[in-house]
Amino acid sequence: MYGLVDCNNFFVSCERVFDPRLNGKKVVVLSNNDGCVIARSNEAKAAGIPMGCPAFKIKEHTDPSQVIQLSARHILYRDLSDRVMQILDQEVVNLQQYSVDEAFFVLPQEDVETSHRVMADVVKRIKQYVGIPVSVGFAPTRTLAKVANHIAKKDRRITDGVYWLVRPEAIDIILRRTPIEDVWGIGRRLSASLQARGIKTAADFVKLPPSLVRSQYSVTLERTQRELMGHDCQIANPVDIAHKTIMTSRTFGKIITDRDEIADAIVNFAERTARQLRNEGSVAGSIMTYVRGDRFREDLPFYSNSCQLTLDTPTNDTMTIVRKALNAFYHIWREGFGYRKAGVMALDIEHGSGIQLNLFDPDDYGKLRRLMTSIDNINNMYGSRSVKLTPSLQRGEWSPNQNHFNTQSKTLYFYTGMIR
DNA sequence: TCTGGGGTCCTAGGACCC
DNA sequence: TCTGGGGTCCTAGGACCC
Repeated sequence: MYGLVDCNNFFVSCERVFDPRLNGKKVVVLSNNDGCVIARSNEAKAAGIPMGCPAFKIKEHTDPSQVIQLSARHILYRDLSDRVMQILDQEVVNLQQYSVDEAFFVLPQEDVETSHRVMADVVKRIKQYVGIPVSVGFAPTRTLAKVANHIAKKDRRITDGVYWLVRPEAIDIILRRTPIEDVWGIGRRLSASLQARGIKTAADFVKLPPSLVRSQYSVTLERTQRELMGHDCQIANPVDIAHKTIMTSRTFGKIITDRDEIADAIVNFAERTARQLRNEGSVAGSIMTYVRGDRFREDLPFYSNSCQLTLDTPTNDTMTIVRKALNAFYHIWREGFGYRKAGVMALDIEHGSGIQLNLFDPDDYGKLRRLMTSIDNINNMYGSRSVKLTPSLQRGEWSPNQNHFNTQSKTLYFYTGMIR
């Protein structure tokens, strides 16, 4: 039996923790460049604002003056997420965080009634101590637990925030009410294709012969189908495994044409990527840099390219990675284009406890490792870029636009000021 | 005027080998 | 006129997720 805990409207709920005036209002949190809607309050959902809606299109759905739009503060959200997960971890078995706002776990007791009581209590405590509303769904497979969680969230008054999807008859009824596009693992393309065959609900989908699903679609979709039928297919949990790639990328606040300006951004991205590698105890075997123009500007010539370079020795050393990333960038840089986005990606990642440098110089190896560790410690304590190895700007011309931070709440201001 | 960032897995097809 | 067959490895691209 799997449990799935999911924070409701997570980013909006985080903002509300620090500013109760947002309660009951149409609130959305915007993506990095204040570009698209990435979280919505129930009120905003009810007003018809879709997920991923570009901010300037909100007016197509509702009066934008009635919508509170906020720039995202991911550091704050991560911090509150950690607190939620800490409480959960004390109560459940085998907690596996799946994303910033959700986690799977295994049922603590076999006895359903006791478990329900325990979980309902956990839901209450998370609300009380962290301030975040969460919902819990239980089912025999992860895919069904997703469905159950959906119901827990929707019918909160009936469910206490906890819903069990266990009895075969109940599963059958619920699947008949679940539109095919709401199933975890079935996105826009697949649901369109399935609907064209007359498959409207999860129940319709389950009736298809699995062999047909496999041959005409994929093994992935067949697994989704089997999970809906109650057979645990152990869809690999990304949390179990270390990251295979690590990427840092940003859309610039405006179109950039200056090479050095973009190089500054690349340095910044490479530093972050290296730091994350060290935090995970990993080393990268190669580094890729990519740049691209503005895909929405049809009046400008579009250029997009990437370059992947292999490292002599897998490493997580900032200076080596910055050098490689810049090298790759100079390979793909073309004069005369406008650039809107760039990124640095670490690939061929393997486990490695430290910085591996030139084997001929064990002394320097030790020194450099201590230097990196010290810098990471200082930055973890005083903010992510207190100490830098490279002369990149704190906020370059390329920095994303974020003009909607909630400054109404003094507490929030103070709090994020400390942890940034 | 304004359109995110970070991941995963699977598959088809090409290169290459015997 | 005739143009193998089977295997592996790698990569690009598509689909999905939050």
